[in-house]
Amino acid sequence: MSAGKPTQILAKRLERLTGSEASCCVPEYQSMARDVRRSAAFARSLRRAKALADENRLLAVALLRRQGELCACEIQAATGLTHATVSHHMAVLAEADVVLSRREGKWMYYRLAPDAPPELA
Amino acid sequence: MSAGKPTQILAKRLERLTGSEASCCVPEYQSMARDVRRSAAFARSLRRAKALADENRLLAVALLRRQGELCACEIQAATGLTHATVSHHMAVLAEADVVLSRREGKWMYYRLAPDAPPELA
DNA sequence: GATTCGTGTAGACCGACATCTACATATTCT
DNA sequence: AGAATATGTAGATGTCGGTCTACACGAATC
Repeated sequence: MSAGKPTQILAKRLERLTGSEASCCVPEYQSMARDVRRSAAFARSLRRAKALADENRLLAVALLRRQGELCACEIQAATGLTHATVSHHMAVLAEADVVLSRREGKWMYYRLAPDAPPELA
Repeated sequence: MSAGKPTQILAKRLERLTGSEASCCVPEYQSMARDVRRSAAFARSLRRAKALADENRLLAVALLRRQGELCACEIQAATGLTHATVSHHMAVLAEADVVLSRREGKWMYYRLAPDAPPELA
């Protein structure tokens, strides 16, 4: 087949890919990447994704979505982890604004933040 | 203040927390957790969250959302990584159904999947 | 066909993080 | 006050994964 349209795209690429090394060029992409990395929205999204990227934390979020509110000991029973690990995980989720915490005497209650990620979990 | 409503909640909790050890009880939570862990939706969400939980991968997604489509060498230029690392990252994103890939001669083009996570990136 | 270029794959290295065992703190009950 | 319970904190350890170098493969060019 004739290389009709593709060549136009390739030619455009090759204009910018002047050198032999791929990383030598396209400074516009580097500046765009820098801007994205610096933005607050990017940092927030990254923190959220990291918070949800653990099986036990995602499980806690899923249970909270079903039950509405759970205390730390219930999450511990559900996950089968030690209380120390649960405390650590919930702190990560709270830091990422995924869950909110409420203290009531000895008990610590957790619930989903109002703007928690809609995507299942 | 009198402990009016809180005590009701606490009593309910204590009914289930029969033993001294926290992990000895509440089998209902354990079975619920087991069901969640086994569900396909949970596995899918976990894979997606893990795919987005890396700074460079999230950056690639953000750039794709702005530019529409990028070739591997452009992503390499933007991130400053080696081509091997870029290839690895894009494979992870594709495996999680976050991006789609298209081959055109030597070039590999990536774009966001139609049902990519709406949350920024 | 030989060479160059863009990309994928394999294996190794190393830093980040999930997890645990103590210990510490706060709260409730006797 | 003292004991028991629920949770947080600190430090140590083991594993996962991000990154690199080196090699392999397909495509385009001479």
